[in-house]
Amino acid sequence: MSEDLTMQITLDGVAMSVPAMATGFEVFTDRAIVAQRVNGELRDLAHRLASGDEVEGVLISSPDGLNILRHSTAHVLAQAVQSINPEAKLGIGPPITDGFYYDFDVAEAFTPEDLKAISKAMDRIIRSGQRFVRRVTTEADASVELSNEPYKLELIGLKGSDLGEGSVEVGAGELSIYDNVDPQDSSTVWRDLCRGPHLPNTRMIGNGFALTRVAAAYWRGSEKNKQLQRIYGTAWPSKDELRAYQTRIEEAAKRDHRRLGAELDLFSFPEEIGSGLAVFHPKGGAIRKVMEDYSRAEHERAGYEFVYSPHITKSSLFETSGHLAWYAEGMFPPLQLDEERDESGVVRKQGQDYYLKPMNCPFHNLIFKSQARSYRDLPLRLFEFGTVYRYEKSGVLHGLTRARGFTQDDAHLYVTPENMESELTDVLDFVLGLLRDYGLTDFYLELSTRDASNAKFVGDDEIWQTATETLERVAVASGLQLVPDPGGAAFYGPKISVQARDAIGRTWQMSTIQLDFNLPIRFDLEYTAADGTKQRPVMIHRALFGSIERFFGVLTEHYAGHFPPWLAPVQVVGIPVSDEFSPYLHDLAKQLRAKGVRIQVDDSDDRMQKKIRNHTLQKVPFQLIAGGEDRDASAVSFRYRDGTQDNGVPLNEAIERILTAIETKVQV
RNA sequence: GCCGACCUGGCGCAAUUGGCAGCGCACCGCACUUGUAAUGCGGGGGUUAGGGGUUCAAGUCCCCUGGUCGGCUCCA
Repeated sequence: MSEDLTMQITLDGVAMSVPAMATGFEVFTDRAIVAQRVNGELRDLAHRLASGDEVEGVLISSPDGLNILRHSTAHVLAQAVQSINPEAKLGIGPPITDGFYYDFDVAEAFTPEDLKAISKAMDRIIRSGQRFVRRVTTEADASVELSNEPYKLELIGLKGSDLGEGSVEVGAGELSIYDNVDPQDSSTVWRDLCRGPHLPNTRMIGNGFALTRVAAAYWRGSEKNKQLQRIYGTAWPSKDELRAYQTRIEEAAKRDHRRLGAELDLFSFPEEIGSGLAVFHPKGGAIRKVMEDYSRAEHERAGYEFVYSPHITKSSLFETSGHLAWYAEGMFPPLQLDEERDESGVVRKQGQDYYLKPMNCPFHNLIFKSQARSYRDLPLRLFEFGTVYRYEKSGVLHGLTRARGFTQDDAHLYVTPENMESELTDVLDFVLGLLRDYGLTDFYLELSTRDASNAKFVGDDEIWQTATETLERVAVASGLQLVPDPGGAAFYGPKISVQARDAIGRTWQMSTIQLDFNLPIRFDLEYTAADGTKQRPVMIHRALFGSIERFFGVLTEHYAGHFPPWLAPVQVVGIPVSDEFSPYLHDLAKQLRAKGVRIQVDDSDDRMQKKIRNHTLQKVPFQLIAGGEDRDASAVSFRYRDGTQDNGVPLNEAIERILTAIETKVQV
């Protein structure tokens, strides 16, 4: 065996000898391997290996493999679009979670019919088995070749600048173009500026893809740029996996709080009131009341004092706080009171602007300032369910999770620098404990810090550093995963936010704990220290739910409407086998109601089966069925939401079981 | 805010090329009195989101406003 004909590589950690000049095609026999990782870099299978390379196969089902599949599918989409409309100009087309998109500059927006035609054209391209062939080019050559693609030219011009690591078109290294080569006559039928890698062949995309929707998106993500038409798609290694994904999406849609809100009669957004403004119906109100009552009780135990403040205020308050200077466009326009003059033109009453409050903190600051404060008063913890109004752009509204009017479970803690750390520790502990009580148990923390090079942040370096270090210590001490968010701090101070994962793994930003060095200055807050000097308190803003509405929406989706008994609007429903047994259940209901249980007896004309169906659909935790057998035994039969039953449970035991479930906040 | 799609009894949907607004559930009434996911019969309910226009004729075509949905941008 000649030295020239073989070379040594390391394949999946094992040294081996392969033919000199071998590519991934020779090294990997498994057809599920669609690319290779060579010395840490993702490469096409066609990439020629060199002696000493460390090589790993990339399975199509691996995260990298799925990205490659999706990115290749995006190329096929773009080719299909241009085959139908040669005038379409290409934007970018990266893989994203579960799929891909491609942006196009076209004269007319795509219609659902277009999507069908494009999808068919993609099928043809996929079946024709085009090869993806990488070709290295230069900026000059690429500029000529892509002279018809203005957006690609712009990307070439930006190469190496601010595109960042995420770009799939151009990277820091060499510039490359991928040709789609027809296997019949080896002609290049399409090309795209791209870093790659790609599947060897379009055929590998198979039938596990689908185009999902069309939307507009600003070129390079800036509102100032032109809007392009974006086509979204999803792609999977097989049709079965595609179907599984589609089923997952449907299941997620079923727990959409907007849908459940209507189905379970929890809340609505009447058009007559206005966009983003909800009303809670009795059942939604019952849940919300429990949430609020429990929250109040816990805050009371934790040493918070309850305050109330009005919904509107004169503009001067928000001038002091700075909101009008910075966030006026996020606020509803003012109620303008005209000035009044008497006959001689003398101002009798000055004109005045009143604003709906977008935040509660300025009001709480005024409460702090209402008297001279001593260090002995601190920490002062002011809590309010404060309803605020923010003029969210119409396009961002989303049910209860993004509304224009909502109620924050807001508190402001005024602390001395000395007790900042212990107070933060207590707050984080309190927040996490309360979230757990509501059934969210899987958290991580995000620490948002200052970008020192950005001048927007107020306060001196020393206090920022102390505060950031304190927050970090507190976060680390919690034992939770801590994700840094550099530059994500508010201009007035760093913050910790609690991210919670719900039942289907989505993460929601829940509570935030923010330090504020700015408002105490703007409001000239001070307290008298032990040595008699005036000192500036540190202010901590914190909300657990963020907003009650939003938390309500998150919980609805987390539980998919199957609220645990303590939160369920109707906790128990009594279903008599026939009318004869209604009084028996009403008697039981009376006892439970006396214990504060939300129970109804369904003595409607419907037959039992129908009632069971109705209350199951309404997701009532406990259905108590009673007929002759139960009454004779002084018992009742349980039916749970999942259809399981427990018949002949003695009455006192039944009562105990229900009360315990409510008391312990368990799910059933 | 931008782009696109959409808005028909409380809810989910139907209505040919512009040609009598309909169905299911829910609701009301009557009968039935039933053991674990829809009993039967009968009845009421819509100015087709609101306004304007084209037309002999508009749910359907055009314009404006409001609202919803999907994205983009934004989210103190």
